[in-house]
Amino acid sequence: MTADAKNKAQYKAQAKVLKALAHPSRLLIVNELSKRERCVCELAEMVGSEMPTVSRHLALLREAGIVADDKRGAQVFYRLKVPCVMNFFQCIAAVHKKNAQEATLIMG
Amino acid sequence: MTADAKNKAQYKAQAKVLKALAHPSRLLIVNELSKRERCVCELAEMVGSEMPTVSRHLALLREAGIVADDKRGAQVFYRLKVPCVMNFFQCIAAVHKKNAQEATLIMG
DNA sequence: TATCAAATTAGCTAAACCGCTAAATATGTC
DNA sequence: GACATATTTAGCGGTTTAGCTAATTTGATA
Repeated sequence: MTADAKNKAQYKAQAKVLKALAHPSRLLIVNELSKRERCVCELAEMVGSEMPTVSRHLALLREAGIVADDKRGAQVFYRLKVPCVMNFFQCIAAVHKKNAQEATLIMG
Repeated sequence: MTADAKNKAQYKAQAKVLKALAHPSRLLIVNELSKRERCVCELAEMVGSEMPTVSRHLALLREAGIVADDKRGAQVFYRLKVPCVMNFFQCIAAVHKKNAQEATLIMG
């Protein structure tokens, strides 16, 4: 494989992870799972969407390798597998801070 | 505004930033811009897509507040506004490392 | 076994995304 | 002014995403 193709594949893989995170409901889920594990029904309640919808969000996060699931009885508990994604929030906050600063500068 | 609505808006804003990053071509662009500023035509060459396509990718990144543009003559130069996004890659690599480890464990 | 609850899967529609080509806009040069 | 280059905007087709409801699967319980 050429270095170019290798990089392209790498970017694609990275994009998949970011894409999995790039949804308001999934961010809420990840944030909750950073505190403690939760079953699907609890997360559905928190998100405020139907369970099938949340189940699909979780499947996406699982496929991306961000969360792991653990079936116990009739319930499936999800947990955050890669806590470092929580660091993203700080950087993203910086993005908005910078934008707000500029807006202030422009407005006077 | 309720705390709930506030959080919801926050998640939406964060999702927008992540979504802007969640594309192979845009990751390549961000990576290049982390080294130095580049005009659209240079980036189009690197990405290997048509200029209009790359221009739209850049517009998306600009709207998300990740890059800034600077018109000089007939050319428009883009630069990375928030270098901390580069830290994401390390974490994403950890995601894949963890997945690979598990695959190895399962395979024996 | 019959039934209930939790979760996933399937199937549908509406909306968003991505790449292209063509057209419009803006700048520099002859 | 005419023309070439750099960039953006518009518009089109194909693909993906997101939510819902309905149906299916799985485990617990009467």
